[in-house]
Amino acid sequence: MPKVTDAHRAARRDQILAAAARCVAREGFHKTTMAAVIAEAGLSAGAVYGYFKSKNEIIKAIADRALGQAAHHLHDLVEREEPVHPADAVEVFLRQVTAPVVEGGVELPRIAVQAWAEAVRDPEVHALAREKMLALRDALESVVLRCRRDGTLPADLDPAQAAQVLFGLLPGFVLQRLILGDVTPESYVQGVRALLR
Amino acid sequence: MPKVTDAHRAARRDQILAAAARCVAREGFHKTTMAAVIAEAGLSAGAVYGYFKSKNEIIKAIADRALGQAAHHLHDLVEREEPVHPADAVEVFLRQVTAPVVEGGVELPRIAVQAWAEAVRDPEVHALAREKMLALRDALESVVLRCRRDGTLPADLDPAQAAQVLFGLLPGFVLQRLILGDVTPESYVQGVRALLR
Amino acid sequence: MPKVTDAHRAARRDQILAAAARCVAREGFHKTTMAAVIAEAGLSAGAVYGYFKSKNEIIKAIADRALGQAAHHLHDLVEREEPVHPADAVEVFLRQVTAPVVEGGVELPRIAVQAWAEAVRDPEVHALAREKMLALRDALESVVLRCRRDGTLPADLDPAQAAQVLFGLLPGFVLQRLILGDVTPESYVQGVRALLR
Amino acid sequence: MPKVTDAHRAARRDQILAAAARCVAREGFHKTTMAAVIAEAGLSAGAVYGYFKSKNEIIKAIADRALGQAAHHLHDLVEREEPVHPADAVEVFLRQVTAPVVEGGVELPRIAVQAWAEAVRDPEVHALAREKMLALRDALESVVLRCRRDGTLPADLDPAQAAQVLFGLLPGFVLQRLILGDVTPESYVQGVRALLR
DNA sequence: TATGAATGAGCATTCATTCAT
DNA sequence: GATGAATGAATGCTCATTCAT
Repeated sequence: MPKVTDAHRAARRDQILAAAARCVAREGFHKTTMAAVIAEAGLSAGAVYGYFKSKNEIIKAIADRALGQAAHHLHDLVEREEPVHPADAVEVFLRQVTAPVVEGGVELPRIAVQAWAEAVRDPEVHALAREKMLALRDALESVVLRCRRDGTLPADLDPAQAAQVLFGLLPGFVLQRLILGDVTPESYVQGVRALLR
Repeated sequence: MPKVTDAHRAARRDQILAAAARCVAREGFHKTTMAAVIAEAGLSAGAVYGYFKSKNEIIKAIADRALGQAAHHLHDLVEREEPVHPADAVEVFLRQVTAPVVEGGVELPRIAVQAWAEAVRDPEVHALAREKMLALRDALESVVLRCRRDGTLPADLDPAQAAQVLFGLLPGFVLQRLILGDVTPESYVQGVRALLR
Repeated sequence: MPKVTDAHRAARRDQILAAAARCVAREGFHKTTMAAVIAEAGLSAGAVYGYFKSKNEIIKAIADRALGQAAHHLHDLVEREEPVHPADAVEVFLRQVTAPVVEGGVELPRIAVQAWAEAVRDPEVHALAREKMLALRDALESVVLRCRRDGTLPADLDPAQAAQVLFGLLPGFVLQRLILGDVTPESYVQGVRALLR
Repeated sequence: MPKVTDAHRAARRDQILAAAARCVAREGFHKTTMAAVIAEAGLSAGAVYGYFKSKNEIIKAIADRALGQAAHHLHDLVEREEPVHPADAVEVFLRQVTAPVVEGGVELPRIAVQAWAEAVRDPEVHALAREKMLALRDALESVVLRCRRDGTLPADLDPAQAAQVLFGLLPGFVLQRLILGDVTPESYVQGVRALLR
């Protein structure tokens, strides 16, 4: 019965990653101990090491999820037939990212910030972050291209530069939300709409 | 060699912080060991602990510097008589932050990213980050207010929201620069100018 | 080797305490290093810290044992029906305390002296020593009371004062034995009998 | 002017020992740091090391003083012409030892307890303690001998054994005073007189 | 297969002592 | 002589990982 076993394995992995994500949101990657993850998951050390071969592997899996979630939801927009204004794309992202509770009980942005820090120093997380960020920025570039084609944006706008800037708005929102606590998707999108040409 | 001057003490503190900053840029706060800092500074353990009473105190000092530098240089702009366009303010920041080598041989943005991650979980670093980020955002709000007064920006623009967005552009630049490596102050500012109303 | 029995856990704790006691008898509380205890116990650092959460906890446990043993054996005397002369009570204590080898291969008095020194400066050990010393002195007071009732001791003798003095004889024996080395339970008890009314 | 210099040297040594004694009374020998002694003495590290060549030498000097003081004052009694009852000798000791403040602001018994603990493990302090304790016990034996000669004590009393017991009363008083806090010279001496033949 | 006790290298920090000034 | 900054070995403790049961 390999299918049942595989499903079981996947469920266990999720259980462990969700537990680890809660720890990481609380303590960051490096202050999170395997003992804490093990306790949070309600499993034994041996069990956890049966599903992940090291703490590092868990960290990478968590970073992957936290960084990938955002890009994932922007794809829907890109797939649509009708054009979407860049500010709407930004809004989709912001709403996604502030959804009350996601992914095992933690807001992902908190983990994303840890992942950024790790990406700066660990080549493997760097590669992973790079891939996810490029995917997200490419999605934004598609949006820009379409708007340019239908005249919503001027023809002389460099789509790559515009995508840099649009993408660049997102980490700043996350950071202000987590550290200053006074930004909402509404206030931020209003500001964006007011400033964008 | 007793009775050292205050200048000497300050120089030694700088020497230690610069060494620690290099380590942190390489390894992050938590993977940086005191042994590494000590070796990098070319001092002994006891000497370092004569200037800072714990690793934590060193981390706070570094985070403080890395987060504070940017706000510091934006003040010049705010002090000026003539109005400055928001995009110019952003440009000043970007150039500052990409200055080839600063502060003991490390680019500060690399440390700022570590500081963000730490601010999310350590209340003291949080307070520190909050203070510095508010100062920077306030400076941007001043710029917006002046532009609104002289008509460069429309009167119905909410200055607080605009400042959120302008400030929000900055972390995204830093992150794209460190992780994707394909943004320059020039490309980013061009994008900003093209999109801003 | 998981799921160890409680008996096994208790045995391990004893093994560690016995090893630590040997170290303390040799070096005192503060010159005893955890490395020495660990080596003496034949375990690893992690194993020892699995049973005791700090060196301090080990010290307290050892002090507790060393100070408590004596009082424990005097209780037998107090429980007896027939009256016991104070000198006999003192003799029981002295024999107990000079029993060739006890408690993991160390004579407890050697540790008791360390515990006295610690009790003078550490509030927790102080509380512990206080409790054990009071129990022992109370036992001696019971002995005095019974002797007074049956006429072995005069009716005008203050039992509290007598207990202070009888208790007071004990540390002096221990100290002379450890430092001068020329007292035996026999010589000391003979002296006590000769001097007591 | 060597005489002035010598007096100055002696005064400085006293200043250092008094400071160290205060530290030791507070923290014990091993928790007392040279930094604490140096600060308490109001001198510099170099200065202190000009008068004592190591912490160990200071410890021994302090132990020596604390253990010697008692024997010193019992000598007066022994020198007298007229016989002294043993209980009086004990009383002299107790009063001495509870004199409100002695020797640089510390009660010596507190230090004596530390010295006992050290004597059990350090051969040099052991030798020192042995010498002082023997001197004190010998003084008590002289008292016993004289009392035996003039009939105050019975002729068949073994003076050595009696001295062991009389000496043995003293540490017990010190310990009860420091740890239980409910003995006074008066109560203790009354008990001794009531019990002694 | 699952358990969790055991491992031991690694870490931050202390402190007696020295010696250049 | 006096100073106190500097030294660096040593300490108590942690934690990712293993493996006997």
